[in-house]
Amino acid sequence: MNLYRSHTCGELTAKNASEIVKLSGWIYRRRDHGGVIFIDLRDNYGVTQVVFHPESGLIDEVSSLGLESVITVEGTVLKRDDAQINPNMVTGEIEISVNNLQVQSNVESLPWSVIDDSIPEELRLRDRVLDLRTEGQHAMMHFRSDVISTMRNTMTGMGIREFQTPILTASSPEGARDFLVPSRVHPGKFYALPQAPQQFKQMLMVAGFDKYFQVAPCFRDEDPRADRHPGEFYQLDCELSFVEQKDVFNVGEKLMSEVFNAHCPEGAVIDQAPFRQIPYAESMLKYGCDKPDLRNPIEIFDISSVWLESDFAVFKGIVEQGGVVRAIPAKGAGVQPRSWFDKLGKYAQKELRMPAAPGYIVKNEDGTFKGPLVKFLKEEQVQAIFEEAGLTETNDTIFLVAGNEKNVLSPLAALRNKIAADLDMFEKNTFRFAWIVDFPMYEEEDGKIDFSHNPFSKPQGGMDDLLNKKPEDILAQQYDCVCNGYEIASGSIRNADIPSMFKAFEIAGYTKEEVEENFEGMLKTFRLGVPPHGGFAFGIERIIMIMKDETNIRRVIAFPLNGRAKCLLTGAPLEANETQMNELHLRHFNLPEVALD
RNA sequence: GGGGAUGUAGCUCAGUUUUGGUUAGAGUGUCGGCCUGUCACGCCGAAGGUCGCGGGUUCAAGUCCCGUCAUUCCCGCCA
Repeated sequence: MNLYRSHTCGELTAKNASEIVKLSGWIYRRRDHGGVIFIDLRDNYGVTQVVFHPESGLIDEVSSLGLESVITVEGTVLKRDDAQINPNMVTGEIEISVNNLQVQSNVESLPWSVIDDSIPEELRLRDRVLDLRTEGQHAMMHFRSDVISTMRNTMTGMGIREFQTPILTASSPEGARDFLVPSRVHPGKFYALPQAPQQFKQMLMVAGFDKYFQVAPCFRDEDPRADRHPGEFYQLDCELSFVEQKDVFNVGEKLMSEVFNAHCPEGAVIDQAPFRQIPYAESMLKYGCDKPDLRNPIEIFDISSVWLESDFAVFKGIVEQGGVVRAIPAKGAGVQPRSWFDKLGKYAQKELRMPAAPGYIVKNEDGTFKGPLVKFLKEEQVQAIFEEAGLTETNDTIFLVAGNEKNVLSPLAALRNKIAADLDMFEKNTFRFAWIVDFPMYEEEDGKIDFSHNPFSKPQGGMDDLLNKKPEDILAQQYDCVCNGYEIASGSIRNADIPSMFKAFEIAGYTKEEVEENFEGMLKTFRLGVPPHGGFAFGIERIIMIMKDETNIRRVIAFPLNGRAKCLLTGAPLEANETQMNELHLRHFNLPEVALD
């Protein structure tokens, strides 16, 4: 018998009655009846009730132990009387009558109770191990492990090998801010932590490995969001040689299907392969964003032109000056009280910072329409708008948003979701996937052309496009995978043609010399014979979040940083001491006082 | 860098607006006592407060004003 246990706390049943067993675990709960004491003993596998009777001579000792103390008990498995069986526990048919107790670790005081589910996040992060002991958080970490395991099995099952790539590497100019690591042996020089293994995985393709994947840590110095952990996160990163976009999609769809089918709750509706493909432009029109939540049935549509023939000067003027008017159909919203419309208007103005509350038109019982904008349109025009929206019933409603296209898209996207949420239109227990395809290669801001995504994506028309099209019109073989309103993956077919790579960077304002310098290693390898290749990277934490219906990414990370990128457990980031600073040839200057903490 | 929300006992929260006013309450946990069949055991009792911090107004501030800090959500940022 092992020194600490013969069984775990989750496995003993009536079958084991009268066996002599040894269990080890944490004191979860104690019920002290003076003469007899019950303890729920917990380990990774479950909870077992152990009983101390007066004859054991252990009553005083066990009642002095704090909750969460670690103990080892030895005793006899007793089948409980029928009246005492606890049907809520796997081990509820039995209990252990203890005759030997060994204290492994006594706890004198606890900052908070593991059973209490109302503890604020700040304390959960500070006392992280306690939080990880709670049932929900403990199960979450098991879940994460299982999901990653399925990912690995699925990838290797497709004949794709796992590789490791450097963590100490070179900074690359595009993208988020880098984390820099000062070099001791090269004074004044810095490594960068990889934002993704992008260049290395492409080099592995050049090296002829054909297929690659990695559970890859990625480091980006961005400000956090609820779905974005500051600093570091994991991607299921993949790259494939001699592939077209559809081959990459096949692999991604197989991966998602295996993971979601295996780990989503019973009865969940899961989109199966092949996933819908939505061109970027269509997604922006219908959903106002490039990561639509397709559980929401609402589709936005454009009704700009009708206002040119109307008397409503505001909308007419907006359209004449190149702006747009977009409509959000809201089936049955007319039954909502006036206060709902008012609240929605306030939400739009306050939270979405829209200059005015969205207008709306409601269909009346007698087939006429009401709403402040009705009088500016002919009845046939309103009728036509409702027909286009597929709205035919009394109280069906259309919301209108007008303005410069760039400014209205994100409010439209938010309103679409807000309306659907308020009206309970979201599909439940459902996972809707889509590939967003045909991303623009470039975007223009204040007259400056920049890459809108990955600079190594292949322009759809190759060199021809780069030479002959307006930059804003060039599409890339670039795609995202979205699920339930989250971007869960991004990828592209890469540009393996060196001349068009230079041309692509030139359009974004980079000289040949700059490109040579910044991507020296990759260019050097490309000149040694590069196969056509492409790939993707799925955000592992986000996928787990979605499957568990969590809204905060910290819930799926064992030791997360808080919302201000601090570790409340270790205190990181901390100051370096003088010796370290000297060795690294670093010196502070202009240090703002707040950063010292 | 900007905006919103929150901050009262170890923890969760009430009290803060309408109306500033004697000793700031409850639940839970902790500690002490009782209890031989509970399973979130029960009963009795006790301790526990810089009302985030600083300043101001006032005879008087948890409450009003200004500033600041912390946490969180959002915008910017995220090839």
